[in-house]
Amino acid sequence: MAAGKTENGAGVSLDRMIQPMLLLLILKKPTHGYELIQSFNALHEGEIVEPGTIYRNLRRMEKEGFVLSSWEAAESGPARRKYAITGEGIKALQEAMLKLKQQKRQIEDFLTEYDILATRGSINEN
Amino acid sequence: MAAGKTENGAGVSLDRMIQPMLLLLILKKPTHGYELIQSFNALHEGEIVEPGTIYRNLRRMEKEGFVLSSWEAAESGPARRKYAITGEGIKALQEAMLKLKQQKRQIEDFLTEYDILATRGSINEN
DNA sequence: CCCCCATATATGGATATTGCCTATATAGAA
DNA sequence: TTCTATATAGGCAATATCCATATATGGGGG
Repeated sequence: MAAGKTENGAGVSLDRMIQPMLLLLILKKPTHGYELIQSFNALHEGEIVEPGTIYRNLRRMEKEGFVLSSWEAAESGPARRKYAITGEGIKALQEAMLKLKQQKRQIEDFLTEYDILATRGSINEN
Repeated sequence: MAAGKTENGAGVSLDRMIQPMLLLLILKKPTHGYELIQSFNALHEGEIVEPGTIYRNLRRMEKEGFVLSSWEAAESGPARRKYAITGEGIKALQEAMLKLKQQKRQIEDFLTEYDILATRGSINEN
């Protein structure tokens, strides 16, 4: 797949969903990368996302103007970079939602095609 | 940019669905690459898939044991490599379907989350 | 005081995948 | 002969993720 691992051979995991998912979380509550990682992994049990992937996507989205960051002191531990979504980011999120709806439809159509064949028994002769 | 296009920033087009889609088409009717390209593009109007991508995935799937090919003379024009699915290929297809179902659910959950926010009006203040 | 751990951010290298371009080859039509 | 349709395939550039690693702050235990 686009990179690394992808040995799966089928499907997308959450791959390209990461950016819109991050945007939605930030829209709900502006916060920093470390907390986003935790929210992410709490929300999708079993599916762990690499911290590097989160931080890289946050930096990238700031370059693209979808989010803005500002340093913030923590009560304890190192400073955090707090992210907030921009108007551009909201637009990007809306467009992403439309694409995801299309993808959902594509997957549904494909699943339907498969189920028709499976019902006819073309598949279960092992 | 070149590969993966992905300038979209959100979404996967048909990306990782290519292999299972090819397997399903071959399962329905063993055939050669050129016809698969046409079936593919006829089925998904507007979404054109690169011939190179199809041929590459077919060669790769043969290496992995999901399909078997044999040369066949055409009535006119160059010889064709006809593909048939194997038992391994059917298993791989079944696993891919399970993953796609999971992905569909993930997308649905995400869309629902978004819609809740949109309904509350957190998004349409432009 | 020093070491370890949790918190917090970030980058480099390896690997994988795809789009675009190009190369090869056969055979019928103009 | 040249053009087009059929048919397969590889090189290159771009991109994305994973894995490992680097850096840094501050609290607790010894």
